[in-house]
Amino acid sequence: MNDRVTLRDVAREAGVHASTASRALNPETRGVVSETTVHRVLEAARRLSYRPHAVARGLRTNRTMTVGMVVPDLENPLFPPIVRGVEAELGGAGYSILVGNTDNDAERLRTMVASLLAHQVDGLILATAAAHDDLVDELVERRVALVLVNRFAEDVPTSAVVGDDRAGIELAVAHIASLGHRVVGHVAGPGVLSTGRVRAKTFLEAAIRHRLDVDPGLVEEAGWFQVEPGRHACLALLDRRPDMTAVVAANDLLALGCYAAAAQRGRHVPQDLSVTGYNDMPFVDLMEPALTTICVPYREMGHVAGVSLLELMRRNPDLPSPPAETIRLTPSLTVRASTAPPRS
Amino acid sequence: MNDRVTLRDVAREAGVHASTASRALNPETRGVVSETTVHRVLEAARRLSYRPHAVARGLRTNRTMTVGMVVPDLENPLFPPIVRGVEAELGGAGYSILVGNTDNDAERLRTMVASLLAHQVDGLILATAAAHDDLVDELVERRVALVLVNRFAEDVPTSAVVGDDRAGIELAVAHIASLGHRVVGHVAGPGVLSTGRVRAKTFLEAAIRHRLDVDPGLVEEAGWFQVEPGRHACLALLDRRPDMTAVVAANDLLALGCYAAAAQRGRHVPQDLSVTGYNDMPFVDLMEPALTTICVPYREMGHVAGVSLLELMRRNPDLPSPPAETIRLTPSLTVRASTAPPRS
DNA sequence: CGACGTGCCGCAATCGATTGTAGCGGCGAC
DNA sequence: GTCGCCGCTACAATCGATTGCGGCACGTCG
Repeated sequence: MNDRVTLRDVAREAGVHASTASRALNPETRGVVSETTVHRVLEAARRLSYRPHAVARGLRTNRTMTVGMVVPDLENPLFPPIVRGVEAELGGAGYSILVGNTDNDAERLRTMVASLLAHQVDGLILATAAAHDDLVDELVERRVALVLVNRFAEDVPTSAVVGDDRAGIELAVAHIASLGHRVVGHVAGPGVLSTGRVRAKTFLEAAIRHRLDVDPGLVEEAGWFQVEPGRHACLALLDRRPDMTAVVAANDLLALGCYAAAAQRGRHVPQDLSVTGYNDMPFVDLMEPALTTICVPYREMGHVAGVSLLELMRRNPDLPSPPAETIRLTPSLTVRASTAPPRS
Repeated sequence: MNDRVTLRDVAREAGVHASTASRALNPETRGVVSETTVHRVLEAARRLSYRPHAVARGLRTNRTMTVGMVVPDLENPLFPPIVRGVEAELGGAGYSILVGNTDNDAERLRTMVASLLAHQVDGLILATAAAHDDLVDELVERRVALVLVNRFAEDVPTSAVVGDDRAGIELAVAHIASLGHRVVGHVAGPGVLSTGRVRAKTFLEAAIRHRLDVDPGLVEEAGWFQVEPGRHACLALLDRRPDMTAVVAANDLLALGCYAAAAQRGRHVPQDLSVTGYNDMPFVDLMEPALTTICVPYREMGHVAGVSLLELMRRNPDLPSPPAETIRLTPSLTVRASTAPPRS
């Protein structure tokens, strides 16, 4: 069992002291060791197939080359691309990623973050932050290198990478308006989530700007970002305003709920009702009809978050306050088959 | 910055030696410390809000309470449920999960595993193993606690948790046969993947057993588990055997390719062509028509893999050879709208 | 010829927690 | 009365790598 090759073994094999071997192995400090010695050490390490012991290194250097990432639900297709982007960026820089799944449970989030910090992660990426979150406060207080992704905290200055929801909804409304629609509904997401609120608010603003029919009855909030609530909400809209010719949904699943509602009321998408989604989830291009939706660059979001975190970790932690910028990634519109000019 | 509270601080606060504090804090060894001392130490730890230093502990105990998990592609909807299952199971036991994404790149896989081992993970779960894999050999050789998931290695004895592909295909063929189909095609997955091969082989066996028309022309291999290759393969089948009334696809994406192919040849699913998929990916129930498919319990796969790994890690590594069992989870058939009796 | 600098390397401390062993006081048994 | 044991705690080694500091040898310059 004790076949582990340590630095001392390498040093002995190379006929030098362990400290010298350490310096020879580390590109940073390699300069202070003579070239021939470096060569001898490298050779010895290769012969013994030496593998550095990251834990021991971490204890001494206080840097573990690991970062923690917490998401609410990995099975929500939103998050895998983000994780992947983060992983690609940080993995390239030599970091490994510890991931956790909270199931939207604040308690699990706390224990998870505690565990990650106990493991001495060098940084943290949270995709779980609520708008006001004591945990985030605390982490900032403790000067943990922290980046929020997809959501952001409103009170505390933190680096965050999010999609520009305002721009996205604006794109959707502009598209619908340009097709000639005037009576346009909005199936809103739950008001407890920042995404739900921001998109609803922006919808109203954009509706005004595009001179659509502005009527509180044309907005219906779905209780959750799922198909079934979306169907219900859309039914309510259709029944209140039978003259409605288009719906901007706050999310793809809600949009698919609108498909169901339209079918239920005997209306065809897009001839009788245009529908737009949000997120461009996988496979919505294979739906019947293929969904016109807002494409958010989630993968890039992960990349950018990774870059930000690298930046933060590089910075000396007890130097001037960090800039804490919120980066908004601009989404794009993907027009497919679920939108068309109104029939009349 | 050096506000970290160490065990010695707690010990000093409680008026005992660090070793005593350590024993008092650890439930395992708490028995050897007097009750009053335990209380004093716990109290002191609470007052100072002491957080154990997992890295230091790991160095001493050789157990980091972390496990590595490597998947080929997190964006493939197959894998998130598995990761989640693993995370739930091992997280409950106090472990954290280091995840890596290989993009199906063998080289990345190697460096990733090397990195994980350098971080002294206590165990490893691989969802990336090819049928014959030197890496797996090497890991077994080095007595790493290892569980394969979703795929398995054929030559080396390793614990593995997989779906029972034979049972799944059998279910699909039985369903199709019971509807009365006799001329049934198979869009096979790539032969380089064990899943592709096994499913194709089983399809033939099941076809014989159910007295279907057995004709090599009724099997067409798709180059990759994607929609487009599926479409091509299905077109080939339709053109070779216009009398074909049903297709068993080796995968949901291939099945969606079959939808496209059928549409292209002016045939309606399911009236003119029944189609079954495999995996029950998210949202295939929302397709038009909703896909009849084989549901594989991926989340449970993760759970079981986690349990197996816990078992392996508990075991003393240099004791008798491990059992190395392959656990097959039985899939189920979900009948939706893409299958129907043949028209004639 | 001696002082000093420079290039390389070894020594030992250190990171924070765990653990084998030794020590210490008190009690019971012979 | 003494020995041994028991319950509890302290000491110190240890895990493996990193790093400040000091020292040695050699070369250069005054």
